[in-house]
Amino acid sequence: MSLNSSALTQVADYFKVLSELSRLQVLCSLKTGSKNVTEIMEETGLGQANVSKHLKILAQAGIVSRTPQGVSVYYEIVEPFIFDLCELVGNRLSLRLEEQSQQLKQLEVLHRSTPANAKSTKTKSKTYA
Amino acid sequence: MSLNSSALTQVADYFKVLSELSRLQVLCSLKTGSKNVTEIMEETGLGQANVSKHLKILAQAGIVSRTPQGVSVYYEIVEPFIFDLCELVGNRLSLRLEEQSQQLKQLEVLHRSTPANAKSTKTKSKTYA
DNA sequence: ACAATTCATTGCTATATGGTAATATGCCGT
DNA sequence: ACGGCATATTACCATATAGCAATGAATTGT
Repeated sequence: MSLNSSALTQVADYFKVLSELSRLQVLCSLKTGSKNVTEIMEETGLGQANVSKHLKILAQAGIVSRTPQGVSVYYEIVEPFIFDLCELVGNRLSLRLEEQSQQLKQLEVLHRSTPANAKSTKTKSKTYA
Repeated sequence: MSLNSSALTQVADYFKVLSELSRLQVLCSLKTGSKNVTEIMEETGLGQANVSKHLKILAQAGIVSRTPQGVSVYYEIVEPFIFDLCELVGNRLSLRLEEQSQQLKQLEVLHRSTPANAKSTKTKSKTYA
């Protein structure tokens, strides 16, 4: 049977909110505390309309809160939880990179007999591309 | 200064892979173990080309492994890690729902004086939409 | 060798969405 | 009331991609 689709959809939507570089940048700029739109623009380098749009999406997702204050509007992270998520993924990715470089080293050791790869340990970190 | 953008991009890309309902369904169908494409199609109800495409994306993201076996190809989850991620998000979402229903209850209590909301506790779980 | 099966790929359409310029809205000081 | 600033919204374009039908490629059984 197909897994509980409505819950999965919500999870997918949540990931979708976090799947845009610009939105992650906005979130990172809010990591140090509440900021208004102009400050976010300056810190991220994104356009004003763009920032507003992303903030709206983040607010609708319940990730940031919106508090107008005079002529400007301050946004703040409601769920520090998301940084844990990002960190988890980041750790995973860097771990994977490590494993890959390990495997490459082992390959080099195995192929040390071939003359073309004689200066083995010199070409290590760039070889994965 | 703008946060380390290349790492953020990778995190965003990883989230993007997990931000599609179909792909999450595919992953869920693989939760019980290695399966070939036809089995995944049957369990998810997705079309063949579609499943193949999603599996390719998942494989490129390093989330599933691909092992041809005779005429069919078996896929398997490499990073059970992703289920932790999904569960974390799911927990967060349901927690949020709980909080919302709590707040609604409190609102009902506060407004108990208004005659229109007299039969308060009757309309509870559907009211959030 | 041939037919059948399984999977991958390609070409296509429809849709979603990020970015931006222009405009609208709301708030403040004068 | 008016002008200026901060934010939101709209309209638009460009791009990305999910889904599907059709085709291609590889493998197995007869």
